[in-house]
Amino acid sequence: MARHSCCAKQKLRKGLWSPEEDEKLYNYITRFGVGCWSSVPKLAGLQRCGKSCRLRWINYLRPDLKRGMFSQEEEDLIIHLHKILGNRWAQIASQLPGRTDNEIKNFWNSCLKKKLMKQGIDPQTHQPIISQSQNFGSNNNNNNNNYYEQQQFKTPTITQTIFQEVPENNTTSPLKTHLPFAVSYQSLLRDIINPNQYLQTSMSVSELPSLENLERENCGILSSECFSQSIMFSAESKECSTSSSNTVINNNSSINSNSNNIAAFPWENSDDHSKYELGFFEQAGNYGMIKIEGSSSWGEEQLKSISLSDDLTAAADDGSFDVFLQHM
DNA sequence: AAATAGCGCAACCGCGCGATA
DNA sequence: ATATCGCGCGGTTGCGCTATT
Repeated sequence: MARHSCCAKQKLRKGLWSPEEDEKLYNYITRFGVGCWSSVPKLAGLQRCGKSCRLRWINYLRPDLKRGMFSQEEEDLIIHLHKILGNRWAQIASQLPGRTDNEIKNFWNSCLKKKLMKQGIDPQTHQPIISQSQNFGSNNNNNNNNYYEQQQFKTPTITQTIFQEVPENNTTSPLKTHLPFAVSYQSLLRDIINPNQYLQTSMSVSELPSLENLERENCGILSSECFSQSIMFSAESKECSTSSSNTVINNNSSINSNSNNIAAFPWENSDDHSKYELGFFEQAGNYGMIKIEGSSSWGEEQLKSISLSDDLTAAADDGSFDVFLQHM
């Protein structure tokens, strides 16, 4: 059943907002806060629908908006996040403080897409456009303007693991309850690494780091300077064959595209890979930690302590997944 | 100077989802 | 169990500015 437009039923204003309307909305929200948007227009004295008010506030009036040109760091981050998340603008925007999903979407469509295409990169797949890249020919080979060439040292690379095979009688697996996280990490790797390579990957446990807990208050969003930790992952797929090659993502070469170590995690429900949480890597003592920005899909208890070693130790026994944290 | 093409951006639209009656 | 409502999201549209002819 087609729904009527929220503005069509009543005689509500549409189009550009006047300064007076902005003022009314701004004054109302700053005074009473964001609550039920459908009641905002009436209470603020506006001839608009709630949806329109919400959009105007989020995209324009919010005081924490950054505005202005995107920095090179922001640009790199958007490209990297888009590679992982696709057109999930809201998720991408959540990692760029002061930027809105609409702003990023517009920036992508008007600038970044063209920039990548100019460099012979398909903006949807982030893979080189083979036929076109040949056409770009000598220009492309000789210049260093290609984002992926510039970022070469930062893009995910897969090398042979240094880890040993797990002894058959390994019984270390204290935390089965964290399995959902392990499943998430497994999915993370599948999405970030070349999927085919992932499925051929088997892994082993050589060492299980001691467990460390982080307090909830330490799990907030961190400044970019914090994320220079080197983290090594090693993954095993249940459905894989008996291949014994191991995989390491070395975060020195890195999952991320700039100084923020950011990774995407499919939601806890491992069947649904269409929704992601974004997490940060950080060093904690001798071990790396993953910190997840809190949101609805992560319970308070889960946020209190998300330790790679905990979660993945749990998965080790299950035979599905392991992560190793590199000592610095 | 006028016409028009191109571009960036703000805002709208329709859909899906979760909450609630 | 179903209908309705509100919200959030991604896609799309169209306005206004600037560059080009």
